[in-house]
Amino acid sequence: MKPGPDPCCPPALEARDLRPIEGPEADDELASLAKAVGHPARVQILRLLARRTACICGDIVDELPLAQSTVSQHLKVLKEAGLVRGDVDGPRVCYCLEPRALRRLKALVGGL
Amino acid sequence: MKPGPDPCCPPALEARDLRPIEGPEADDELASLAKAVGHPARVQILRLLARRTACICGDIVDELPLAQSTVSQHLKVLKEAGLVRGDVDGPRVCYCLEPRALRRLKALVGGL
DNA sequence: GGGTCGTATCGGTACTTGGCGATGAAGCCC
DNA sequence: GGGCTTCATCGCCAAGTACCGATACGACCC
Repeated sequence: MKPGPDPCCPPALEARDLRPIEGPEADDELASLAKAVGHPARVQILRLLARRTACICGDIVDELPLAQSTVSQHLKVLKEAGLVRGDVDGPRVCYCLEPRALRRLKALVGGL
Repeated sequence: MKPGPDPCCPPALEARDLRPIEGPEADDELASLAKAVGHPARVQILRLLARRTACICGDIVDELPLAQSTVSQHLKVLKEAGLVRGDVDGPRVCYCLEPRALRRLKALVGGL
């Protein structure tokens, strides 16, 4: 039972900072995060989500010169990497950044 | 004419900081840098080069569980992304990090 | 010159990625 | 219910990536 109209993006849940910034696991983690960022369209999506402070739904499609199915694929990649979360809000889906993952990425890159 | 035995890694040459951290070009730049980092073996190589403060040659091959040709391929990717430089030192090649590119990557990721 | 060592490149194979249109599934509204 | 919207998923294809062994190149040493 939802109490109000509160659209999406509840406070983040897990604590995944605190993990080591070096070592084999960190290497793999950095590689998979970087891989997710390693496409211009996905960078654009991340920037878009960051600009509209909170989350927006798939009018991301309108902003990119790509078919809806392609954008959906990119969102899936970002979601699987943990960089983005998609909350179902009625018929539409509300995507937003996962700040922890972003912080983690920055920490890992900073550790290079 | 080289004056001395000075192995490699002369002072970095170009100034490629100062470029914008947002916008279409920055997006592409971030994407291509991230793509280069987006593989565990390449992360390991970067870490290796960072650890041995300066440059080392292809005993990187000894450190990785990969064939020599594969490592050479990864080095090529990193070199093309500008993250690494390879200076020929007699019969061997001396790789080292390109600190500017690394700084650039950190700045771009930080701008997310 | 002829080895030999260290790298790069080539060729091949298996897999992944990026793109699209078409189709499905889930939720709304009338 | 029927129809609409919104998004995910399913082929499908072309292109790219990862890996390897084999081969070629270049620089040294004898």
